[in-house]
Amino acid sequence: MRYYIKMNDDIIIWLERLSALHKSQIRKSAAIEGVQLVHLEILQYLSICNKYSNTAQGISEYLGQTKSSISQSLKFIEKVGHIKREPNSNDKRSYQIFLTKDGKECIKRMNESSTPDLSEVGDIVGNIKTILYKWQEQNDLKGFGQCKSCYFNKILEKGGFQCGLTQEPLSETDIQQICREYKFK
Amino acid sequence: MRYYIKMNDDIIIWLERLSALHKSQIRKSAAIEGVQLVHLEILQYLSICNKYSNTAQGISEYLGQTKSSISQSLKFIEKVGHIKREPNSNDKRSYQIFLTKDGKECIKRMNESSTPDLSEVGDIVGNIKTILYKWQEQNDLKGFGQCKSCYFNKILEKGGFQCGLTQEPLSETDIQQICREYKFK
DNA sequence: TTTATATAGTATCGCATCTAAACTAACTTG
DNA sequence: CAAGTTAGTTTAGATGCGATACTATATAAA
Repeated sequence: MRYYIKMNDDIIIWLERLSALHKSQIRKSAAIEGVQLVHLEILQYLSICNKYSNTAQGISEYLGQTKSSISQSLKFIEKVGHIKREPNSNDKRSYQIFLTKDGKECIKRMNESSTPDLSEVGDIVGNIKTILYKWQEQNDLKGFGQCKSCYFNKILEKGGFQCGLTQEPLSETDIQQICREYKFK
Repeated sequence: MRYYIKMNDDIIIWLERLSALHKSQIRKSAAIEGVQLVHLEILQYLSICNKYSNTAQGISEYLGQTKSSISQSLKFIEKVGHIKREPNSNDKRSYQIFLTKDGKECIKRMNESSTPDLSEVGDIVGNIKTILYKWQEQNDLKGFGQCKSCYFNKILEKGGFQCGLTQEPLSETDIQQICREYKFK
């Protein structure tokens, strides 16, 4: 007995292939860099997340792995020299994690070797975002997203932006990054 | 020093989030089913691949993991009862792998719990395929794809389809599945 | 036919990830 | 100040993973 594949299922097939391919690519880069898959996934996350999201807990939520697992991975990539930690001034239990020069170079090599060149962009991004938000929403997951499309992000009259949650000012660069506290508007 | 994020990089951010989310979802389902992440990935692949692709080697290429690793995983999910193997009549070294009733139910549960409902489809599928093919192409990877859009697939005058590689007739259902030998046209 | 080479899959080993559970420390709430 | 929550670590056991070496079959070249 075969499966009857519905229209909507087509999307899933391609999404799953996309994910498998992505994972496969990262794994390849990891082998070249002499680290494990998860280590590069962490570095990649750190390269795009904002200052409210670069914690062990944030990584755990993003990657869907337990804190304990992430904790061990962080220990390793810190020893190797890809990241450095700095105590969080607001919360003594917590610390922020940053990529070192070494870690940034590592991610740069990875991106160069595995990023598709998509010249004619069109509304691909919009479509992907649609999929993503629906998926996150329906599964009651932490909704990571870019500040620039976040409910809390305010555009200031005098120029620049402000986060409605923390009241902190945000730069043009800041709002490109993704945040743990993202809320769909 | 922050990163300057280019236009094209936006796509990558969303793609990577999509992949992370997908992985995270599968991991959750795996925990519920009492198996490992990779086991569900294998079952999922088997549920969409065609009869030329349901081998250990095919799984290895799709998931980007070594044969030895896949071999061990297969041993486990066979023991658990999710798959069964049948010798390949053409090649005595090889065998085909099929989902058992049990395995199909497992995948069904997984899909139901983690598939986004995308009513307004639009050309999302087309966009995702574009990304996928470019990505695979540029990285010289085995290009998994559906027979219906494959270079080798022929539409017969008397109805139905035929694979130009194996010369075998293909049904409407067959051409929905993905194949190891897929070639972009 | 013989030889060489490639391919499909397995077995074993050591390392590294992963989760669960128990833990410390700090923050928050009543 | 007591109770509950949250951030992160540690340990232990199970298991994935790649490397290597292996068997068996298929294919190509001599």
